[in-house]
Amino acid sequence: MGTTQLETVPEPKYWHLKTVLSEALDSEFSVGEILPNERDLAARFGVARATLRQALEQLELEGRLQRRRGVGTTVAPPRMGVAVGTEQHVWPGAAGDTWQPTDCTMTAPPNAVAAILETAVGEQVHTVRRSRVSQGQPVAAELLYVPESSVPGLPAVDAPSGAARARAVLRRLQGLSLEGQERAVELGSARAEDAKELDRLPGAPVLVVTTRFIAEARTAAVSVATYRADTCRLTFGDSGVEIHHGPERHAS
Amino acid sequence: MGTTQLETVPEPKYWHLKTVLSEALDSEFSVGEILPNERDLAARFGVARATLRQALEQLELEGRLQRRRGVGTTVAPPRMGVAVGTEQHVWPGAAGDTWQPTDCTMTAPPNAVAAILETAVGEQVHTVRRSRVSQGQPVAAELLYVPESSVPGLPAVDAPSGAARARAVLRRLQGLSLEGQERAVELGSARAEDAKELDRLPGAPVLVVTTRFIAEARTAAVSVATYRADTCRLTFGDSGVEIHHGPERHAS
DNA sequence: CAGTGGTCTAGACCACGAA
DNA sequence: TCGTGGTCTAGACCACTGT
Repeated sequence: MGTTQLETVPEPKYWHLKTVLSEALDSEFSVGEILPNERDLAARFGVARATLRQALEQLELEGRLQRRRGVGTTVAPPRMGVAVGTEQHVWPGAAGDTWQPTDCTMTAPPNAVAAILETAVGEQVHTVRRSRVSQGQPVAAELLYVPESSVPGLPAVDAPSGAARARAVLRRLQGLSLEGQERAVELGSARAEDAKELDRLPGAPVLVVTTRFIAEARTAAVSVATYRADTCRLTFGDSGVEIHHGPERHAS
Repeated sequence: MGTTQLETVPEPKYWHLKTVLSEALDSEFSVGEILPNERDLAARFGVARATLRQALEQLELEGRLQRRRGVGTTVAPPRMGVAVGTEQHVWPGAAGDTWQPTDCTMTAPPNAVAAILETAVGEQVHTVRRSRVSQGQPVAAELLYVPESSVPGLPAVDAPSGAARARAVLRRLQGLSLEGQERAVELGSARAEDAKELDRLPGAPVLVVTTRFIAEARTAAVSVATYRADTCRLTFGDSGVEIHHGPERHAS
């Protein structure tokens, strides 16, 4: 037989392409550097643009690249570690909190949240919007659902909505004794609303962190926070110590 | 003006399609039910197959669908909650552990892991392979890196590799007093090796959980676990209580 | 072997950002 | 206005699974 090597498992082109690009990123590019545009890259590798894009999409998903319409594709910095859980339980808005309250209205939460809160479907609750910025970049958008029963007697007249009211709700929450909290992390895609705040396109991959706050043996509040999956590594440290990883890349 | 509504922001077709399909899944399909094939669906909605696939990909990413080559597209059950962290710190392999050790060899860990372990680049460490099954389905594959210094004097002769040796390494680890552990969660794509074990294609989205085990003020071991992002919701509860959510869907 | 999803092509047009 | 990435099309062939 003259066959040198019968490809037992033909590797998809985009997969091989991703590997090649990934290695090139490590060795030949610096953080922030812009890559050639997609049409040129595709031509250079002798593939269709769609195939090249499949490789780029994966690299972006892994946080290696950042693509912006109208601008270009740049080499992304290593993912930033974002502290999500600490050993001690604290209410949102407590001292040292990195979230910025932006608004507060009364809305009917999604059914999934209503189920956790044990409120009736369609029942309105205080809904605090907060956003989180790290290293000058928006990294997360949060909706905090607080049923009326957790913050009774909140004056409804002054500051019916807005950041001021958000802070008022958070202050009321501090008064309760927090007995525990439970978290879940899952993959999701950004709703149009969140995408805008995170400076991404709708459908961008996000890590959804659902937190249940327990006080007086009840679910006192539920937070649904969506983090940019491309730029964030969620840390759940006992201490504040960072886990460093990812290949070291040179600063430009 | 005769224009009824000038589309200020033309919604992409695949995005609209995703919404329509998502609602159909809630109301007209049961878990496990198979959808029409992609060519038929695309024709029915009057779009190209590539466009339809873009919508299906998103729904699969969100855990709503499951697609298998040669079989078809089925409606996925709600994501299963998988406990990842508990309040008390335990070594891997402790009682009640849901992981199954499958193998153990000496390998040089990836540079990122070597950095955490503070071992020299290229230095070989014990590498325990474990897999985790939940509800009859593989949900995670793990590589646990244990430097020689954490388990000194492990007999090298009997059982040089395999599950037996894996258990031996884990037993040795139990002897150390665990002082703390730190976790990080980020999005990744499955390496070919892990993909096979998770019954997915290479590049499938996974949640990568990196855990650093601390004993005697040192990093005694590092675990890198990759969870199927489509089927898993990682829970970090204080108690074992489940967070239920996701729209209720009917069993077939 | 038939039918499924996965990969790939070579185009086209659109939305956005910067100059 | 121009160049970028984002969307979309209408095909083709391949790899896998079941029968």
